[in-house]
This record gives sequence, C-alpha cells and structure tokens, in this order.
Amino acid sequence: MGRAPCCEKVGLKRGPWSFEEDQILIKFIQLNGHSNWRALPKKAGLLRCGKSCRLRWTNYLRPDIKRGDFTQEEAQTIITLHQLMGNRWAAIAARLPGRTDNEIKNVWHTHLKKRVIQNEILKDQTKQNKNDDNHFHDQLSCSSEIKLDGEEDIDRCIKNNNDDKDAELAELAFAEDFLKSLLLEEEFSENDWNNLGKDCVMIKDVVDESPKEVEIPLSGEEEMSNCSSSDTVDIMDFWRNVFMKDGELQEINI
DNA sequence: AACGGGTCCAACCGCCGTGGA
DNA sequence: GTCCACGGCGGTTGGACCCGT
Repeated sequence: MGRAPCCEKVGLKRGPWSFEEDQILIKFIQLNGHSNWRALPKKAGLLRCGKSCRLRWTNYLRPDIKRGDFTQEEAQTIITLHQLMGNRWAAIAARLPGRTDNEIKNVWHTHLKKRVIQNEILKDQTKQNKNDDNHFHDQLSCSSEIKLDGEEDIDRCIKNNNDDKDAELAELAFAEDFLKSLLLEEEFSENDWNNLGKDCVMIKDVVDESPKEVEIPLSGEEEMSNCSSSDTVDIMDFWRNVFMKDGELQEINI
C-alpha cells in the first residue's frame, strides 16, 4: 500500500499558476514567511496543496531567482559538477546562485547531456584516429621514402590532444575553487581531516594557518603538466574522499 | 494553412530522510 | 524504539511552442 497523499486533493486546483495566485503567494510569504508549507495555502486562501506552493515559490517566485539563458560558465559548471556528483541536482544548484535544481535538471536533459555525449563520441573518434595514425607511423618507419600523407590528420590529433588537456586543466581549476569554497563554508572536525588522507591533512595545515587565503597543494597547471594516468586516478580518489566526507556523494562510478 | 513530430519547461508524483511526539 | 508529519529531492509527465513538410 502506498503512502497517503501529502494533502487532501479534492477541490484543490492543479496545473499552471495564474498571475493572481502568484501574487497571493508572494504577498503571504513576504508577510508571514513559509515556516509551514502544509498550512500555508489554507492561511493564504489558495486552493493549492502545500507542496505545489513550495515548488512554485522555490522554482519560480523566489526573489533571488536568476532568469534567462545559462552562461557558458554556468553550463561548464553544471557539466563538471555532474561528472563529480551525478544527478544530485540540489547539490549542483547550491553551487549556482540563482539557479534552481529543477532548472538545472531541465537544462541538463535538454542541452548539456547531448553535448557531453557528443563530446564523448568525438573523444572516442579522436582516440581511434590517434591509434590508427600511430599504426600508420609504425608502417611508415619501415619505409622512409614514402610521403607522409597522414600529416594533417596527425597535426589535428595532436591539437585535439592539447585541447583535451586544456579542458582537463579547466576542470581541475574549477575543482580547486570548489574545494576552496567547501573549506571556507564548512567546518571539518579533526577526525574528518584525518580520515580524508594525507592530501587533505596538507590542506588542513594551510587552512589552519590562513583561513581566508587557502592554497591547495594540488596546483592545477603544474600538477597536470606532470600528470600521468595514475596521477589522475589519485586525484579522483582524493575527490571521492572529499565528497564522501562532505556527505554529498554516495557513489562514484569511475 | 494544416499537420505531425520534436523540443522545452513548469508542474506533479512518489520516495526518502529527519525531527518531534 | 516507533510512528507520523513534513520538507526535500529526483524522476516523470503534460501541454505549449517550434519547425519542417
């Protein structure tokens, strides 16, 4: 047997909100706040259920909501955070001031997911091309007299490879900023720090010395320029620990 | 102009975690 | 410890709108 409905639905209005309903809700919340959503519609004189009121307020009427198209930066933030957190829209929305989880969820499903999938396909194709080119080079090395017809493709692959690295650098830089905000916003206990591992203990030392100017030992450009595949795995482990500890990550599939 | 398929987004549904009785 | 009410969350849907034929 299912759970009882959140409220008595008989006689309640559903569907799109009218301008008048919006005004009633805004005025009521401005005057009384929204400590009890279930009781709110009755007190405000709205024929809506409390959940509907809460949703309308948090997703549309809240004064701090940013309307309009997402910027490139916002889109990149969503993509990066989605890679780290998965479909945890509320947690992602918390890092994007003025944007709601619903809005982010919609923009992900309608735009960004396709973009990410296309990028993955392009990456795979580039890798495939690179493998083919390497094979081509191996064959050429046996015969130096043959003109290198594949040079253009090789240049393109090298460029793509560099572009990939730029993207990774951008993501790492973002992740650093993200951790900084995390460290400044939330207090970690001594045990929490110790459980995170040596990288985080290093960070803690820096934070303790200068709480407002945090320098993370993982400096994006330098680290990445020396980055091997095992380093990448280490970084992923590091982030997994951070998010697990932060309670914002239940599982990550690498 | 009419139609059909695709896209987008606001709103709904149902489950889960939490806190109070 | 258990139950229940509530808020919050993520998945899904309905319908308005757009665009190509």
